[in-house]
Amino acid sequence: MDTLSIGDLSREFDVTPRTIRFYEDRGLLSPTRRGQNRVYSGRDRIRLMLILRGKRLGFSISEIAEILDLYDAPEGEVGQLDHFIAKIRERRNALRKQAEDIATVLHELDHVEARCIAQLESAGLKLPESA
Amino acid sequence: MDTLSIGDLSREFDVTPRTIRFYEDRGLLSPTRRGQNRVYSGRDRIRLMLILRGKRLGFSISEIAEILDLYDAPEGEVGQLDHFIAKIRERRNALRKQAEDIATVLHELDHVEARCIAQLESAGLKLPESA
DNA sequence: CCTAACGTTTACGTAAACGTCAATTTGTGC
DNA sequence: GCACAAATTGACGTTTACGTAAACGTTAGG
Repeated sequence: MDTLSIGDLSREFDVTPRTIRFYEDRGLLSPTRRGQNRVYSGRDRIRLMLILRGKRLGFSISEIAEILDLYDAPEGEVGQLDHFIAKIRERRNALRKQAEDIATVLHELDHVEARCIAQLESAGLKLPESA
Repeated sequence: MDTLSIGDLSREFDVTPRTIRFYEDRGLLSPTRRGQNRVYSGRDRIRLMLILRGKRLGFSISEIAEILDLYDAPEGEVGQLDHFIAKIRERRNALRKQAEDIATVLHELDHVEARCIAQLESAGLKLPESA
């Protein structure tokens, strides 16, 4: 079957079951049950992937909840859709800002590293006996 | 003078003085004193900018501390420098991963938005009387 | 001289995001 | 059919990153 247990997800994504239940508690996941046990579908698995990606990007649980809403809210009235598109654009702007920040830091790290390497080389030339 | 008060920084970056003092408590800033009052230099200001950028990227205070260390640790033995360069590369890899994640989400948002717009248009065609 | 604005320390409070038991139940292999 | 692994629900604990309030010092203006 393509249904997963909480342990399956736990192992696959290296998070504890507690964490997965916590996400459910906060409304990010809603697995079905077989008796008392949680049963996760492929869609749940995808959502968990998205949640963890959101975490890597530094988003809070509630922000991630909003982002997840952006993925699977296709139906709705025209007004709702307008509002929805506006939220997509907000989120996109925030992400672009983040991408800028990252690009900046990456360039800065290049400079820092270059200075270090230069220093290593000069040290290598000035202290050949330490080799 | 080009020295700044805590209130100056607070207003410029829209953070509370409490937050700035907290960063000092965690070792991220070390302003001088004029009597009892904190006096911030241009360098402190830059560091605060870097701290806030780190926050936007979702880094913890201690991670940000490490990143700040990367900026101004030029001197050191060869072994230290090697280790230092290794940390720079770690950080760079993490940032690249983040950039990938962002690119992925941006593309996904494009698709979601396109679907929404398509739905809006079909709604516009199917319900011309609601205009 | 009074008070306002700004700054200080100390300290307790809090929301988020889980960790960590404990007690219990539920399937699964032999 | 029994042990053992895996899952469940509480419930309390913990860390991070500040908020908030109290109590006080220090200039600047009217």
